[in-house]
Amino acid sequence: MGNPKQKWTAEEEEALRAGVAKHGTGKWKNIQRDPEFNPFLFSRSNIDLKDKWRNMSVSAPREKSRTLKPKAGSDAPAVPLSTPQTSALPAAVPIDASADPITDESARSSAPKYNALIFEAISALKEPNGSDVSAILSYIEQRLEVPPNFRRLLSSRLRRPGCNAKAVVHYIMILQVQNCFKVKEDASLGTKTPNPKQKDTRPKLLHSTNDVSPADTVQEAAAAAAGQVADAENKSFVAAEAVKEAERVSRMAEDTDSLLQLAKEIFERCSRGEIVVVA
DNA sequence: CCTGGGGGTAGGG
DNA sequence: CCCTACCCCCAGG
Repeated sequence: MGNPKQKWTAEEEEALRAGVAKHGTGKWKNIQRDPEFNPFLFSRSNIDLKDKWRNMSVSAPREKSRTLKPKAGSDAPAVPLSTPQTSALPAAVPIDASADPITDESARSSAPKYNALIFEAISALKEPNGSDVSAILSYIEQRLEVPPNFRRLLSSRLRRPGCNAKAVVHYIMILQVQNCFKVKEDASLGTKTPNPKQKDTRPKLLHSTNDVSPADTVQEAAAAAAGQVADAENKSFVAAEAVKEAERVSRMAEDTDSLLQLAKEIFERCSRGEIVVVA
């Protein structure tokens, strides 16, 4: 009523990103207080930051190609990396790379009721091409009664961080394969460079806040692989992102070793090719 | 107090 | 019609 809606500016978003990169997710107050970001976020509350981050974490899932390996039989995700058809590298994929935050860290405990359903639906459907929101919705609707606004809830829930790890991973594996960032030569880092903060030529193990992470080996391997890449090319960005992704995945993994394998796979691919598709 | 999560509403395709 | 962006409220730590 008294708030005509204050759209977030690029500066604000960038500040938020930077803040999260520095302090980690969940330190909204710290970020907001930080004199470095305060000038940009002075008009935003920590709650606003949190909400905005939640929104930014929503990278619309895309489905198109049918090149996917369903691998029905085991829970082990089958490393759905981009298929060899990449021989001719995509012309000039827009960088859009601002999509990185999938943030979790909170995806370890308390699994909301819906997540189980979602996971169940996706598992049951197991469509080669992936299941979109509607499919999942249908599946669930046919099995039990859902509130009228369930679609939205589902829609949000699916792409929201913090969703049950397995569900997220599965979701990512199955239908969000070719989503996030793809890296092209120098085409990237040219426009807006949405990464003002994490531009380390040598990807180290970024802010290891306080997670124990069951993947020391992976991180090492990751660092190594990433290091090679960065050394060989100027793809430090990719490497850094990859490391990040690995940590993320590792953190999500609770008891699934295949996830760690996936992480390794990604890094190996990363060191060889250039096109790395992660969710 | 701060954070995370649910939900409502307005605007755009 | 559906989806996205912002905002508000509530419960837990």
